[in-house]
Amino acid sequence: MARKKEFDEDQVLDKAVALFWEKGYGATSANDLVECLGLSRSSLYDTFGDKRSLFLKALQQYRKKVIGEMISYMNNATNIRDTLEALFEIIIEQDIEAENPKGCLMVNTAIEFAAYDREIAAIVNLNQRDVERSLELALERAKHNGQLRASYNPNTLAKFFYNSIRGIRVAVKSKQDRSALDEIVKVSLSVLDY
Amino acid sequence: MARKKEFDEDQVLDKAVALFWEKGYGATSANDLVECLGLSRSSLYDTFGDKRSLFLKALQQYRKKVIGEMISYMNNATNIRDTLEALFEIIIEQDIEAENPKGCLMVNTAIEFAAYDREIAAIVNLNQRDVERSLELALERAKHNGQLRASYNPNTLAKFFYNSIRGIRVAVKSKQDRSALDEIVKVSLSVLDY
DNA sequence: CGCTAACTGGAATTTTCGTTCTAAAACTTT
DNA sequence: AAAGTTTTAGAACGAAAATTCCAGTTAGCG
Repeated sequence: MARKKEFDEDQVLDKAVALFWEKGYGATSANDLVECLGLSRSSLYDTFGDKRSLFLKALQQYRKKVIGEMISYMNNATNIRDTLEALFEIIIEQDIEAENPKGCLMVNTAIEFAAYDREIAAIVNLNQRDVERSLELALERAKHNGQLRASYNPNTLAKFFYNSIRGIRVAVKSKQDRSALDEIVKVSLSVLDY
Repeated sequence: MARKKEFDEDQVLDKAVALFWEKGYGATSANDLVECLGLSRSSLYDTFGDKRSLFLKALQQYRKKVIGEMISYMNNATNIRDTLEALFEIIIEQDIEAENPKGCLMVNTAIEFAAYDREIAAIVNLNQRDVERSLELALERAKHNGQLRASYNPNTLAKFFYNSIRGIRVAVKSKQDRSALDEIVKVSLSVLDY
């Protein structure tokens, strides 16, 4: 036997996620990755293959961790309105005071890649499906609880809320006032009221 | 005196807009520009300076033409609901069957640039302000016509609708079903009903 | 015509990119 | 200690990037 792997692939991927998230794929150079991940160039290529493969693994990681957390948060929702409001709040909070707002890696990737790259478009759509599904389930439960009118369609509403989130994910990128974003959230949530 | 300019700067800019719109800034190379604009490399640099300057001029052009058209469309609105519905429809129609959906140049640019580039973030925000303003005015008129409840705030609603549009601009990039987008539009418009 | 400015194609330059390679150092196990 | 494998830093490479440069052509106007 010989030397063991010294770095934790999972931790390294977290760093890759952070980098791609902030800068995007194209603007992240191999040098950036070497500097940020704390691996040598050689180990990087040995372990992850080329840049695109690393990016794909980073997308997986993002789905697993960041989106996974969001989904489990939704799965624990009891009050739908409070939960959604808090979710919007978290999303806004993440970037509202950031020097370089990150937005959502999936949204960013959709814009940078999806129109040209079927494989990546598929990942973006998978991600969307998962998030919408968790929203839908929460809305379904709310409906059973009587928090939501019986006439509403949880699936449709889920798509609507995810679309609002997408919009806000773009909005934060160009440094907007928090108050403007809060107004959008308020109107979005108002569809629950009727 | 000497030879006149042979190309129409305005027409060339239109081509540049189309290219940046479809491919984004980073993925559009100088060679792409030379091929697509129909100018020699030298004329291109002589006329527009470097790539970034050309991009800034293309953003101006986009605002003037594409967004200008959208705004004048809103300014002619009589029925607010029909107008908004048609606007969403136009936006969806533009990309729903496209091989490489373009989305909105301003949204794309917000994602690619705005977090790092203040000047570009400012342009994106100017654009947003103009569009929201035209939406607000249309909603204001609708309010006076009794098409919209007096309790509604046109400015807030304008922000909300622009956010929905932003979300859809992202959504089309990864090739979604039209039906899903139509559902989002329906819920968004339902805000007008209460 | 002949001067001048606008254009052209393409070579040349300089950076930067992603990726591969090399040789040495570090660590684990036998 | 020896063997075997991973990791390292950094040099090296080819391709592609943005930009500059140049020699030659073209068109208007005196």
